[in-house]
Amino acid sequence: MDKRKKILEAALKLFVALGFHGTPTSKIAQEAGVANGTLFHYFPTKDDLILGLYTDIKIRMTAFVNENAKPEDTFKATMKGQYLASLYWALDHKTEFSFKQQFHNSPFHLLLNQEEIEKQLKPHFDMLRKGIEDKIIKPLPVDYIHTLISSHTFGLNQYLTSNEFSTVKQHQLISDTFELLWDMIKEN
Amino acid sequence: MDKRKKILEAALKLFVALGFHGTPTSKIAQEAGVANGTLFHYFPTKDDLILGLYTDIKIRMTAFVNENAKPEDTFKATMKGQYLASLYWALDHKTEFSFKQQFHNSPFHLLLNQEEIEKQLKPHFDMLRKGIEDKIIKPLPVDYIHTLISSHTFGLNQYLTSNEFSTVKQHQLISDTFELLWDMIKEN
Amino acid sequence: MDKRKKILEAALKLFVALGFHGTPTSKIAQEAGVANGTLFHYFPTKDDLILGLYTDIKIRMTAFVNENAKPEDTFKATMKGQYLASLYWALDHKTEFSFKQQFHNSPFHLLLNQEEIEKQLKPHFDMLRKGIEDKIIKPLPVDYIHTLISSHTFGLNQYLTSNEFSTVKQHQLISDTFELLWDMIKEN
Amino acid sequence: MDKRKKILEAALKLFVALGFHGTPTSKIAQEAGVANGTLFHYFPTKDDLILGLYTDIKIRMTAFVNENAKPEDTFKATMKGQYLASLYWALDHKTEFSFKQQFHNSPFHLLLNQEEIEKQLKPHFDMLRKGIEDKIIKPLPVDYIHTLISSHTFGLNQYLTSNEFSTVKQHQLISDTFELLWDMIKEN
DNA sequence: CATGAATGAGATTTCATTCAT
DNA sequence: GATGAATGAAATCTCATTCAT
Repeated sequence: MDKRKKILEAALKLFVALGFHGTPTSKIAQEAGVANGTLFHYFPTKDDLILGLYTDIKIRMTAFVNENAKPEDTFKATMKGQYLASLYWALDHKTEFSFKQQFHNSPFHLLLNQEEIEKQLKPHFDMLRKGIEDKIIKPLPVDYIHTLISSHTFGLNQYLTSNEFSTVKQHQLISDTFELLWDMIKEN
Repeated sequence: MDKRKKILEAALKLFVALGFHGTPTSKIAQEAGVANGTLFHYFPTKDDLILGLYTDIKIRMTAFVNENAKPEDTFKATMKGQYLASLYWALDHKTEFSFKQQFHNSPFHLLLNQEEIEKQLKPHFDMLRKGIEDKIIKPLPVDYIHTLISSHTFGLNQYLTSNEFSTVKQHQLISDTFELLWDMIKEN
Repeated sequence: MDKRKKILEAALKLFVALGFHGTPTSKIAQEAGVANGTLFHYFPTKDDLILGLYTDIKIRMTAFVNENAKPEDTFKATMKGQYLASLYWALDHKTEFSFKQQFHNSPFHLLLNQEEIEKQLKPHFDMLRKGIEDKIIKPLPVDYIHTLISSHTFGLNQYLTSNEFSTVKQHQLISDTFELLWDMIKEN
Repeated sequence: MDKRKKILEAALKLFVALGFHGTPTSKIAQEAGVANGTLFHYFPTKDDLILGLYTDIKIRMTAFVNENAKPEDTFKATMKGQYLASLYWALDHKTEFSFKQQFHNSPFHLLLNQEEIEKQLKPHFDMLRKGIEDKIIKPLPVDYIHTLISSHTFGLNQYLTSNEFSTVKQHQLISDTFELLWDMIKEN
């Protein structure tokens, strides 16, 4: 019914499987079950489609994390909540996660509005700064900490994806790994 | 003189700047200063070129690490030696590192021989297993540890690259970050 | 108007003049007055074009023969009717005939569906079988007779084409040659 | 050893399998086990190679027929001798025969020297003319008779090739078919 | 909104031929 | 004679995009 949605779904699937340049718009239209020209009605350009898909995914992920990671009593608990929410989302949306990864490692990420990115990261950075001020975590540059957390998250996700664990085992690993991460950044 | 080498150099430069699909073979040939057909004399296919470049880089990196990271007295020192060698290589070969990253995040990595990969990882895995047996690091699955180290390394490298630190500061950060990593995996 | 038709016409003309491999698709598109890509819109592959052209010609020829060669009172008359229809068609469609010849003498004929061919030949073979049963023609294998008739037809056509006879003379020769053929296969 | 010969053999095999334009000179060189450039040492041009191969085959075939078809007492016997020799050669040299066919049905045949062809056909035409003068065969144009015989021969050969008969059966069929041909052209 | 035929610039690859060794 | 790296024109095919219906 909703052709725009169908196009986004088809694009996601194919981009992840074949890469951005490896996926012709015609194939996306076909997979989506719409005419070639219809795609260009919704997304005037292939770049617009890629960017639109990224935005769409980003919005949905942020909504999920915001909904599931409420502020907790302690700094550690709050941070863990966010960590868990991110990873659970990633586990439930492997294709979307893969797409994000691919997007960031491509020249397309340059098309993103830099200000916009910083605005989105601000709450997270603020939280880290607070942790440092309160001497809970080590006094390292917040973007440095953020990078370490991100790649840590990415690594774990990759590990979970390339093995076939039970849900219980997965959640166990996620929880354990957070402790590893915490060991790394907590003030001794 | 060595046209094959010139082609590889041109390909590396352009692939990193424009992406695999964003770089036409004709441009590579031009940049390398050889005729269009010459490229296909050495690499029958664009895929072959991409794969050949990856292999070439991998070999040179491994050689560098092997040469610079000799076994040390303690487990930690040996591991740090490898860690430093990897990061120093990455810092000195940013384009190559970037290419590797792009390669792994693309559908092309599927073209790699799985056995070959495992064979290359074996010494590293063996070392980790030894550390676990000797109760020096935590008894976690070695592929898990390896994934965490890799993404950690990647994260640090990204951080170093996106900031413009002095060499001294860079080496300081690398050394400090190793300690963070060590905190994470060492047996308490 | 009908671009597909224009492409087929151009392809026929050029293939006969220059051979399959001697004719670039670009030249066909140009001769047809369509864009390069349009050709590939209708025929995804050059092979598809060659095959499509063959099929197109085959259909039109069969239609002509079926329309012009009605069953007659005697076996000989019926057979002559078909013989004449085939040859008249060939004389009126020299380029098409030439193309068919070229096609059969090329590796492309292997792309034809064998079953399809047999299905098309069946009525003809049935007729020959009937003639044998009724002791009108010699009791030879029908595919053998068919091959002889075909090459005979081909030979005559070649002779008519390489000389410049008047229409009257041509029809005379065709008629006479049928008698030669008939002498060859009729039961004595 | 004899590289020229090896090239001709490889060319024959590949041209028949893939067509003239479908066979790259590099593939011929490879199949012949010589370097790419060597081919062009012996045949300055691909066309020269094709023509050279044709000439080579033609010479060998003519030699065979001349050796095996001696003049006999009667016209019919002489003619039959030639007919048999031609067909036996074709059966023993299917690839060569196929090549000749392909050559004649290609634009390359235009490269042949017309005079040369006529000179080669003259003895045959003379024989036919003699047969007509002596009222042994029908008073038809000799090139017409020749065309009919040629395509008849071609048809039979095709039939023999597409079926798998025993040698005895093959020779039987060849002999029988000559009688059919003779019925066709003999003066009643 | 939706379609899909049409476009043409451009991408990858092929290949006959040359020539320094 | 023999080699095979090198060439570059040309061939097939792709694909984002447009537009009349």
